[in-house]
Amino acid sequence: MRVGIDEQLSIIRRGAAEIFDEAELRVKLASGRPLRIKAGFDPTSADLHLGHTVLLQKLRQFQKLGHQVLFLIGDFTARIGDPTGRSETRPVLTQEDIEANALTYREQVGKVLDLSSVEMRRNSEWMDALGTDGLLRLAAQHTVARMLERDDFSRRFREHRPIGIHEFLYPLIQGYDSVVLKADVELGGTDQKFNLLMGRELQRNCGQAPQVVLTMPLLEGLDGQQKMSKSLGNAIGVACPPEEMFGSVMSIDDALMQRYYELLSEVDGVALAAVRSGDLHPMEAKKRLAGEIVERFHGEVAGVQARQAFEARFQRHEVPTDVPTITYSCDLDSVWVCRLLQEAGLTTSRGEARRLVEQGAVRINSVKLTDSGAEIPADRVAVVEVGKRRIVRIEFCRKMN
RNA sequence: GGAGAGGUACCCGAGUGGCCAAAGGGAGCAGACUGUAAAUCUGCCGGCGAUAGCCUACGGAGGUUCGAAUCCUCCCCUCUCCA
Repeated sequence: MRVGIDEQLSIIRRGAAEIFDEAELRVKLASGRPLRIKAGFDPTSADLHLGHTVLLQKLRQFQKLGHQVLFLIGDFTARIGDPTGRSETRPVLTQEDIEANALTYREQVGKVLDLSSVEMRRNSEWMDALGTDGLLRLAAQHTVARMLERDDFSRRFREHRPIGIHEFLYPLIQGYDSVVLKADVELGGTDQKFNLLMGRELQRNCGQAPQVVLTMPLLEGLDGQQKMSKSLGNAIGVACPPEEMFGSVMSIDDALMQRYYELLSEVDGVALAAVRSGDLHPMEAKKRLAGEIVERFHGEVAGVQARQAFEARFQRHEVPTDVPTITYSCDLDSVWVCRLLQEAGLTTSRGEARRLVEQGAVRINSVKLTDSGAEIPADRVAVVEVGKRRIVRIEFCRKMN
């Protein structure tokens, strides 16, 4: 399918934060050849989350326009740890961690991109071969002063926080990746601007046409404040089970929902406007968003089911039918609630269990418990709820002596 | 290499001999209210079958003391200035 340049540009522009520079991009598009679109991911955590998918979706759009997507796994750079936005040096990952993470990426990326036409590369391919000598030459292409222009470095420097020398290498290597891959366009989050622009500079130094840089806004995490990140604990993983994923989306506030619509949803402009104006009730809008996201990663059926389960559990307050069941063996006729809660994994300690019971957070067979000293008869099945989210069905069984 | 500042619980940050399981804030969890929203209010927020008591904890290892996060010694780590 041939798509006109203007139309391509409008698709590419959608949702993008900045493009450096659009005129260059137009020229590249006009060449008619498939462009090489690079995006790198460091395998620093085992799972991708929705924040990553903002970029993946943009890649998919390029893919659909007939361009060549280069999915770069930064297995070498992961050893350094991207200093971007960090106020501290990242811990260095072990080779095994990196390997394991790289593996799961492939699988998860497949849910958004058509892997059959994606060129998957790892930067260790060329970095391992570069050698000390090559690394020095690379390092010589930039100065400390220029590095310190970077906001996160200069802030750390100003605040007397440590900066590892190896962290200076990160942007250089990322830029060098672009040289090796002969990238026409590189995508990244807005926080990646410095690293992305570095690619342009190094490419120029090597006599290549500089890549066009396209930045996408960072998706805020569940707290609505900081960017989504697993280490901040505010992320929704793409591997997250359907119901949990649905529930997580439902728990965000309305302002954040608008943002998620912009960056994650594929609904058209009309639907988007209805969400913005409030013509569509925020509650319904959020359910649709949650459904769309679950569907993308778990399929249509899961999306519908997750919605139904949510409505049953939280709106009609029904006890779900498919609660996890555990078997609890016990050699007495009854068991102390706090002990039961802790051993069933519903609380981390008996002390916590005690507090929760005293705060009225615990229900057994839908009856609220108030006495933290209560004994639970161990003769039949009990459905135990802690708060709104933790629920388990316990089947008692007699321990054989 | 020299001089100085600092390292406190998930994070920030008070605390300079007992009243310290350690103020305050944030995060988190729970309750009320709701749209499982958000905001707000309230409670909890190291572990051990309660209160009492015990154990673990203030960078690490020793020491002084009836008693140490607090004093001393050595070590490790970070930052600043000088070279």
